[in-house]
Amino acid sequence: MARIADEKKLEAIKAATRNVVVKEGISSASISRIAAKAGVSAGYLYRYYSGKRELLEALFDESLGVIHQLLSTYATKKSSIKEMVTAFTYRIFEVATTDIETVSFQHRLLSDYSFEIPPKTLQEMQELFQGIVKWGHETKEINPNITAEHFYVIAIGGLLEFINIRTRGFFVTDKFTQEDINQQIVFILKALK
Amino acid sequence: MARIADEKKLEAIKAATRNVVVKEGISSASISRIAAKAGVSAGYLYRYYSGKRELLEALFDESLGVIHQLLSTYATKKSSIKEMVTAFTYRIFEVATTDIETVSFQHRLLSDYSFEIPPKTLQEMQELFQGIVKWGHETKEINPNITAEHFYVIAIGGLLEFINIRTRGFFVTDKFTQEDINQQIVFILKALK
Amino acid sequence: MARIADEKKLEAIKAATRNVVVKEGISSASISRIAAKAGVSAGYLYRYYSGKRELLEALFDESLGVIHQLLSTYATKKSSIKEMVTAFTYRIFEVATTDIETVSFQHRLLSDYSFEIPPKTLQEMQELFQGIVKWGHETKEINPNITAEHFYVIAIGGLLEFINIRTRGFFVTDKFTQEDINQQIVFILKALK
Amino acid sequence: MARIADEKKLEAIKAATRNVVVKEGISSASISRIAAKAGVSAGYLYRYYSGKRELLEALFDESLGVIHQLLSTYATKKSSIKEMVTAFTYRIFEVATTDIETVSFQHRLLSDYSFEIPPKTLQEMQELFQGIVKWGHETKEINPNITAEHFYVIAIGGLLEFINIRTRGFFVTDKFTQEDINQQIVFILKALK
DNA sequence: GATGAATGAGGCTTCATTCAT
DNA sequence: AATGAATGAAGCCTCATTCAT
Repeated sequence: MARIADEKKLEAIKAATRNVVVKEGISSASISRIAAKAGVSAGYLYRYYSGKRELLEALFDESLGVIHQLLSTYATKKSSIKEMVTAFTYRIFEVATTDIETVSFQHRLLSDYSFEIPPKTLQEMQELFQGIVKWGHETKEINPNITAEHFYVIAIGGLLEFINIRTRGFFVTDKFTQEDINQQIVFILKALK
Repeated sequence: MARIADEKKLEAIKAATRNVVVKEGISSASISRIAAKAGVSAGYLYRYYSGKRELLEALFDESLGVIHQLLSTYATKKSSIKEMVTAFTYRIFEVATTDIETVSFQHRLLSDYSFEIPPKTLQEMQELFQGIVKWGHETKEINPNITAEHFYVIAIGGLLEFINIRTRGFFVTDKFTQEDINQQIVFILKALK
Repeated sequence: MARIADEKKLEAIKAATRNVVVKEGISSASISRIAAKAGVSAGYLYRYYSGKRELLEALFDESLGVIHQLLSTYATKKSSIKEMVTAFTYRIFEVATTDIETVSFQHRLLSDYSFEIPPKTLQEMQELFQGIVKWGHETKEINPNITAEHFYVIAIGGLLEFINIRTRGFFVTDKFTQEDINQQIVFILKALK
Repeated sequence: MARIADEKKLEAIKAATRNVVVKEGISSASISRIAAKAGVSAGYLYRYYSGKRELLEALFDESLGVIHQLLSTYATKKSSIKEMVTAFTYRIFEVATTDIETVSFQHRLLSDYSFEIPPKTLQEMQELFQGIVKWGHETKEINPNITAEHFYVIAIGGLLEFINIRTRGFFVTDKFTQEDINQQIVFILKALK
């Protein structure tokens, strides 16, 4: 019983953290505002995380995990790089549309140099990308010159960057359209080939 | 006499700011640490800038100004998008090699949500990119589907992101090679076509 | 339990504020010295007041409220200006004897240019004085030439000024005597007539 | 030659100090703004005064000296308390009209408890007031109950307080009128009798 | 003599973190 | 278990004061 209440509170804390971080920025987001938004006391947070930094790192890692999970699922289920990229990109835009906070949160932490990706997570990501690229090399869908690093920059970095730029309204303030998604997929596939 | 000392200190402040911002992130970067790194007292900063925000904005404008300057120069001097992209990319890698902090700083500010790009700067960039894209449409070097927004994400965002990823050693810890540069140029041109 | 401690601390903060403001002046009074005097940490003050300005305004309003309250009560209960002035003056001296800081604090804020009286408070005082003066005009106890402004200067300003001068020992360092009180009442009534 | 330039600068410093203090308040008035207003460098001030505090104290003392001077002149030249009070009050209002800063400056420092009147000045004032009161007692123009302390509160304190209240626009925002002056003289004489 | 560059103490305020309840 | 009162370090900024020029 208590477990379930705890789970709910923890989930509320995570959601509140993403929300407040996206709204106020990493260092302006205060524990007390996060706690208030989550409906728990500030002290309660320390039951799960030893501090603000750890809270953010844990969420960041979780976020990366989601990407890893998605890609690796699609890599297994889909029969070509094209299909995988398409499914993945669609999914990311879907999340960006319904829950921009999750994507923004990820992009924020990813581009904040003071947040290191935990070694284990990093290694998993590297292995995943290497696997994908190797697969792409075999099916000739990915140019032999392209490495895991390139794949990351093109397929993940570029995508998040586009979403970021659009969200901040640098050039355009519209919502994402079908056209936008297709365009991104085209870019990615073009760049990979 | 005083002038020279002033110039040197101002330069030290700018360098320290770039350094600390790159290392700690925009909002974690504190005036006192910047001043310490620059070898001046905290109060001294206020002789040049009226506050933290102004310091960052000024440096950012200066930074973006370099990119703007480069691109607009190459856009004028070169006779094709290809040549322009090539020259620009070479130049950026050159800067990244000799003075990585300048490039990292740019990437930081461009991707940090807590920093609002000064409207005037933003507009200038928009106009520049629109001009380039229009040119590319006319010469058929840039696909009609591609907008200024896409151009930015591909040619600036992607480039800086690659440099960022490499610098942080996510996948590889090597220096930039001739191969890396060429690869980036190929990506950009592929994506634009 | 917590409530009682809170009340005590809040009271200590108020007393410390009055004390420090009286001793150092409004703008020299620092939050850190007030907090130290109150025996709490500087940050703790912000639990009750959102800043230095608000702290002072709240205390000032409270202070002026006492004067307003007194005068308006006596204006209602007493049957002549003379009785009202007498009762009020006695009361103020009584407070000055038992708790000089409260009176000094009032004098401070009323005569300190750096402090803006909150508009609402000011208006209430104006209305009260206008009412009293009107009443006095009707009963012929107050000369028709006398306005609310004069009344304030004579009955409040002069009184507080006397207490101030005595307290600072400019001429005399004695305590207040019955004689002093009567003398002030005489002055006020003479000046009003 | 140098002497004259010095004198002018010193005078400029004093005027600037009064001006800035009245405009910004005692502790907000900064040496650098005072110096700028006076057209000298900040460091130059320290040639005459050992610090901000001393500068203010000296000017304060000088201010009091002017009052002392005025009153003592009128006390000698005029043949009754009434004439003296009248002349003095007119003069103060005159100054308040042409150069409100001087009067406001005086009132500010006088009501700032952190500024002590220098013992010597204090004693001179006391003696002056005692002399005047004694004189008034003899001519029966001043009630025997009235002491030097009362005289100060009534004739100086009340006057400055009125000017202060009017200047700050508590009740009225008009300029001073002939009527105002006469009214104050009446109050003073009534209260003294 | 005069300047103003430079410092550093101190002011206000916010907040992560601790701990008594 | 949960809270939130309380602290104190740290952030930004201003300014009196000093001193090399």
